[in-house]
Amino acid sequence: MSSSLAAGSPMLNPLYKEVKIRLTRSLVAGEWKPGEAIPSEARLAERFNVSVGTIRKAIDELVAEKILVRQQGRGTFVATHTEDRTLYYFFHIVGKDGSRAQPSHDLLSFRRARADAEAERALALTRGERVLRIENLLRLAGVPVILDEMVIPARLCPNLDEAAFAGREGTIYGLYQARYGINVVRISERLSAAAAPSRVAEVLGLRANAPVLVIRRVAYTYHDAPVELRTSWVDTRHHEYLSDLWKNEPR
Amino acid sequence: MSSSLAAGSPMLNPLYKEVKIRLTRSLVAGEWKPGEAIPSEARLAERFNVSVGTIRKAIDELVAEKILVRQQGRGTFVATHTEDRTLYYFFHIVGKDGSRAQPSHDLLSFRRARADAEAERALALTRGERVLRIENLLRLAGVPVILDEMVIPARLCPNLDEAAFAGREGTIYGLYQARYGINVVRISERLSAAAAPSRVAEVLGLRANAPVLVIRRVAYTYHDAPVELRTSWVDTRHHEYLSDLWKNEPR
DNA sequence: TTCGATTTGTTCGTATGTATT
DNA sequence: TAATACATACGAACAAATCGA
Repeated sequence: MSSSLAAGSPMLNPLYKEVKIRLTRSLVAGEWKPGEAIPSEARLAERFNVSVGTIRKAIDELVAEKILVRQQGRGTFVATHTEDRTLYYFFHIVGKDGSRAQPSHDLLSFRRARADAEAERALALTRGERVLRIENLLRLAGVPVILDEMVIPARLCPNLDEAAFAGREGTIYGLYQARYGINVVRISERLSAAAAPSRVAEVLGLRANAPVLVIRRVAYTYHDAPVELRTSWVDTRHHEYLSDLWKNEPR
Repeated sequence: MSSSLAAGSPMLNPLYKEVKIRLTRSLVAGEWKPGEAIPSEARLAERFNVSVGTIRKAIDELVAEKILVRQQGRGTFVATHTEDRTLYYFFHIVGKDGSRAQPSHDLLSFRRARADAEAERALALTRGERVLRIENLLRLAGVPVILDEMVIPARLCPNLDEAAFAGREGTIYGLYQARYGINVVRISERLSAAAAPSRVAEVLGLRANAPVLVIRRVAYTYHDAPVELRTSWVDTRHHEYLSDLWKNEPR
């Protein structure tokens, strides 16, 4: 049997979809790590025994999903969570005046626990699976604006302790990526309004029961595998959540 | 001078971008109306004097922006606001149980007024320009969930009266599209939490000052020209706002 | 029902332009 | 400068879906 994609077997998918799947498999396997270049289109065409055009079409989709990044003259790279480009893709809170500051983080608590029902459902965990529960306060221009409560399956980040978490450089997803090879490539968020619980109100400097924006986010890696459940409580007196389908990318 | 795009002149843009611009111009001019098919790729290639591949690449982008819709064997069509596909793209409120009902509408008020400062800014209006102000109550499964306040420049929809608005078939964007040729192709939304003003609380059946989700939406047509400012007040006790970058389209 | 024309979808190949190193 | 890599553009062939004769 040759390794050719075009070989005899009846293909359910178009060739470029198969190529995309095999590229994703290599990504999952860590053959090319975040920040690294994948092989050139010509080399991939040889390897998969397809034309360059087919490779390009597969890569096109991965680029559209922000899993890969192309740079003319340099190569095609695995996207990282260290670039402003991807930062804006995952962080949606902006000032009502339009300002887009990067937040500073304060770790409030870091503990190991068992998953509750909500986390089990959202993260497809086994009953009572061990998780990390992390509370993080985000400040914008020095002012507390967001309280984050994160739940991560403990098996995904062995040996992660409070010091390592607090001492990370860059974003939390950058930490998952650099230290555990967990590459968050997509998020799904559900937003609602609620009265601030007393703890939230206290931390954010609000009166109890003040209205806050609640964001329940599930972060996914390749193949839509969930890796993190995050609840954010946002003080929207001076900031808001920006949902701009398009406009990000230059057209 | 030939009409060829490829003709000698130094090209600032790639050819397919020029083609895209010219296609968009024809769309704006109403050469092909929503629901109609545009000419086949082969015919467009002749018309613009470029290869089919170049036409395809231009159309690819317009399809990604949901301005055009391709159907193998049939043709390429101007997107309409009557299809479920586009409906989900513009309507983001879902049940907390995951249900995705289509809302029913009750027109609460319809009046002519002058733009306030906020509308002037968002819609790039001249000072005190005439606008329509429309209040609409949306029910999901019969229960009032969303109060919409819309502001539209009066010049965009001449002769639109309360009866015509209330008697429309389909969505509001469908009305703009069918009756005025105004094709909403993109929206930008900013979300925050607030205490329900008394009128909002009354209409939605909430107690005064209950937390509600506030959505400020600007709807744009071609060339990012704003056409509508909409403020939505959402009761999020049983529903929430879904922001799922990706996942809509099958991957 | 079948067949043929039309249209988009996929795949291949080639040539040339442009950015990077 | 030369080599490499992605970007653009062209053309050709066949597959798959659609539609009407």
